[in-house]
Amino acid sequence: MTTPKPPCHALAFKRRLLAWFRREGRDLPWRRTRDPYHVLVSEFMLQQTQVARVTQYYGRFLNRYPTIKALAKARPKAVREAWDGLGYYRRAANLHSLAKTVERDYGGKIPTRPAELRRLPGVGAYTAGAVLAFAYEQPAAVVDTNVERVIRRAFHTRCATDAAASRKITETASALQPKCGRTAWEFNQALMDLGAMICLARSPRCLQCPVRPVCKTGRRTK
DNA sequence: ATCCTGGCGC
DNA sequence: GCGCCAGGAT
Repeated sequence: MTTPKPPCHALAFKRRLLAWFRREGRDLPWRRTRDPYHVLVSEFMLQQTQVARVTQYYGRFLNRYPTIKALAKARPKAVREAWDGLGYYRRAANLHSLAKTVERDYGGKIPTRPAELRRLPGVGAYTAGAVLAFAYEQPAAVVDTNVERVIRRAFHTRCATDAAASRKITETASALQPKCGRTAWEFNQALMDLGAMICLARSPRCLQCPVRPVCKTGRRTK
């Protein structure tokens, strides 16, 4: 039951979103790599910190720990120092523990199976999806609160924000996935950028939105 | 379904 | 200071 039918306007939505992303999408350091460890580091940082700040600390951290093996061998105090300035130090400890687990149990290779990813410390549904989509280029839904808002406004305008609604939205995000992995990577990054740049929580910029003509919400806005 | 966490905006 | 947010955990 992994492929429900795409909602109407799905094709137009994807075409418009991808075209916009190829023009306007942000060029971020962690989008220039497919190294699963590097992607994971960026996602752990992004869980708690805005993009502008992560761009500074991401490079610094990877300079110190360029590989998962290097991180696995590090002393806890050093890892904590490499994380300095980002806060939420529990996540640094989780990342460190994750590195040791992956070294010991998976020969240093970050797993590709969702169930295995989810067992790693600090990895929930969101981060597992991000690794699959952004490192392994798989058509996996990556639904953070920004993306959830985009999908809700575009396709589910009259549904609420409770847990059941979230499930529905994740289903829609899955159904929308392009089959081609490379395109799925772009599509998921594009959803992120739309949520961060246009489909803002408080005041969406519908007039600048590339999918407005096919959006259940924006279509009506003036 | 509900709780927990901790930095940040108000 | 207090409550919010955004994820993970249980």
